[in-house]
Parts: sequence; structure tokens; C-alpha cells
Amino acid sequence: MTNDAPPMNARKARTRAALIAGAQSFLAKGTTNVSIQELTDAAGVGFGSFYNHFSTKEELFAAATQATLQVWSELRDEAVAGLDDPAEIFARSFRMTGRLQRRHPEVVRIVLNAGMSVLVTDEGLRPRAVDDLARGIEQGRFTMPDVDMALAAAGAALLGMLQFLETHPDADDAAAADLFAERTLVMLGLDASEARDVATRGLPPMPTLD
Amino acid sequence: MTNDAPPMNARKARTRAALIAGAQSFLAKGTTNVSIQELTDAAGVGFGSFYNHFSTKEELFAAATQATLQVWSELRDEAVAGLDDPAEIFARSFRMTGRLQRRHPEVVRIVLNAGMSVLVTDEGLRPRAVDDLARGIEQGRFTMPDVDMALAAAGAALLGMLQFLETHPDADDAAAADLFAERTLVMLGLDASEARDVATRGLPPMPTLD
DNA sequence: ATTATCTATAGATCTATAGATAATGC
DNA sequence: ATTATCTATAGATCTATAGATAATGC
Repeated sequence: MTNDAPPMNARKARTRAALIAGAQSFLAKGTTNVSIQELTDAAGVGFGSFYNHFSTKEELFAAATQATLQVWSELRDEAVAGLDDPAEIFARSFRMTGRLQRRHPEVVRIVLNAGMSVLVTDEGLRPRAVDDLARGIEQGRFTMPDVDMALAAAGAALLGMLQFLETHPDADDAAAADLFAERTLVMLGLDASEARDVATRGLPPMPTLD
Repeated sequence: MTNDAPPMNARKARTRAALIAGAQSFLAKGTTNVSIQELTDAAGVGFGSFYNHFSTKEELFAAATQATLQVWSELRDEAVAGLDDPAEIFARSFRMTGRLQRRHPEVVRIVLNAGMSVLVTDEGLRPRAVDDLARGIEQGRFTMPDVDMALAAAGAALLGMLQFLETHPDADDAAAADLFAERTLVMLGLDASEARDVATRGLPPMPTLD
């Protein structure tokens, strides 16, 4: 898949993972103006090791964002496995993402800090969302005039939900996520009762991260 | 208004404005990891002048973002002057912002790069949106259960529209903006025909920036 | 006379690499 | 034997300030 390079031994992979994890903690805080020294310190590795893996910090940050989106995509795939209706697939992944906020706020913060760019850059989530929205439009379930508008609207709504949850730590996450999902379906073109139905169906147990 | 400090003479104000304009061009590109030297070069002022106005570049960038949101808020105020219906006020400022994208993409890029944080940080737009949404909810025109959820949903939808326009330079900006506005009204609780009506009313001529 | 600007620079910080040490693979 | 790690450091870059020059205010 993402495997062009020769296989990496365990030690090297560990160092790389540590660098990425360290970088993610900075991304979650939104402070990317840090030195390579700070990055290697956060990772608990020697300064020089950095250059065995990356040649600039931008490269590391890109890899760290990518890794985050990768994890998120895999969670989504697991959550929607077996479903067929595009509206339900959309609703379920949306609702699961909302529930993720309380369990893994760091992941969500990285997504929030990446902002709208996740809709463009993403190797992981974007194609899935595009595929799902395109099918929904084709079937007449969503009435947005084209996929890209639907993607922008739906992606933005997702970030809005995450922003709300992030800034309202005491809110009922499930209720808020479900309401956002419902309203987003309405925005995409479902009628109100249909949207409510789709956004309140039973959910499988939340898949675990790490 | 934002006037605590003693009045600034014309020359000093000009230097400050140049620094802010320079910083805005970096914000629009999303590259904030630049030296103070680069910032003063972009502003066309001597390096040392920086410290007459700001003590860190973060401070300058904050002022530059703030200034952008300020301009945007003033445009909005001008655009909605005289309106009363919260739904119409919302729709008009939303639609005007979409049209702004083609005329002043730099402004919009700064907003996009600031991302969801404009919903929290903002001294300019946030209170206006909150006020408008609160009145709409009170009057039963919007059915979101609380203002903060409405703010997150509406603010995110706005960013989604801007992201769409930014990435689709050939799309019809007015049509896209109006459709996003309409669907956002539906998300907030208006029924479909009502939303369409509100989002297709005549607009005043676009106010000019600078 | 006062206040802001500019240029120049000392000292701090940061990057990229060299070379020595430790871990892995055969 | 090979490959990755670490520590140390030269050179580059960046920040903060001092002091000299220019603009503004009275």
C-alpha cells in the first residue's frame, strides 16, 4: 500500500514512530514553530536521529498529520463495515467521530488544527467521503448538485461538530454528535424525519484505538 | 473602541499597517514559520522597527488576523444594515462572504487558514453571529437547541463554502454561495421552501473593501 | 525636543553533518 | 558487516538591542 521503500527494521520503525508521536503532540497544541531539538526531545531520541527519517520538520509534521488521518480512516472503515445505504454510512461515521472526541481528544485536535485542508490533502478520509457522497447523490438520497459541494458541506459540518465538542467538555457528546449528524443529513438533502431516523439508529460498540 | 493607548502619529501608524499587511500575506499563504527579518522585508521597513510595534512575531500575526476579521465584520455590518429578520441577516452576510472570495481571495484565505478558531477567538464576527443566531432561536425561526451549536454549525458551513470556492476557481460564486446559504438555513431549522426564498432575495451592491 | 526609523552587531539558537558507539542481521 | 543511534560541533540563521540618522511636534 504505502510501501515503496525497503522494509524497515524494528528499531528504526520505533524511532520513526516516536518522532511522529512527538510531532502529533505539538500538532494537537497547534504549536508547529518548534525546533528539531524540541521534536527529538519530545520523542525521546537523539537529535541526529531526526535526519535518518526526515530532512525538514515540515516533512515530519506532514507525516504526523497523515498518520493521524490514517488511524481515523481505519476506525471509520471498521465502524461502517457491512453497511450499504450511503446516508447511513455517512451518519454512522459522523456519529462515531463525535464520540471519538471524548476518548481521543488529541486526535480530534489535530484534525481541527488541520482545518479545511483535510478535505483537500487527505489520502485517507477524502476518497471515502467522496465515494460515499457520490453514491448518495446518484441514488437521489442526497440532493447536493455535485460531489465537491457535498464534500465541502459535510466535511465542514464534521469540523463544526468537533469544534463544538472540543469547546463544550460537559456537553453530552452522543446527543450532540447525533444532532449534528441529523442536521447535516438535512443539509445534504434528506427530509427531516428521514434524517432523524437515520441518525438515531443503533451503533456498534465504539472500536478501540491503539 | 479599540483605543486605549495614546494616539499614534501618522508615520508610526503607517509602519504598523505595513507590518500587518506583510504579515497578512504570509497568513494567506499559511506560512507563519518565517523570521522577523522576512516580515520586515515584506513590509518594506527596517528590521529594528519591528520592536517598536510588537515584541514577538506571534503578536504581529495575532494583530494581523484580528485586523482581517475586523475588516470582514465591518463589511458584514454594512451589508446587513437595515435588516431585521435573523434568517435574512444570516443569509445575506453568508452570501456576501461567498461573493467576497472572488474579489478578495487573500482575506478569505486568511479566514480559511485560521479555521474553526475564528469561531472562538474572534472579537469581531463571533458576537455578531451569536447575537443573530440567538434572536433566530428565540423567535423560533432557527430550531437548533442552543446558540453554541448553531454557531458551530453555521460557522463551519461558512468555512465549507469558502473552501469550496477557493478550490473551484471556475465555479459560479454567486450560485454556490446562495446554495450553501440555503442549505445552511435548512440545517439551522428552516423548511426547504422558506430557506430557498430567504437565500434568493435581492442583494445590495457588494460593498467595497479598501 | 521628542519620537520613530534605520543599520550594524553581539549573543543566542538552530541546522546539518561528522565521527564515535551501539544494535541488528547474516 | 551493516545500519541506526547518539553526542558534539561548525557554520548559518535569527533575535534583541545599541547607537546613529531622520522625521515630527511644539
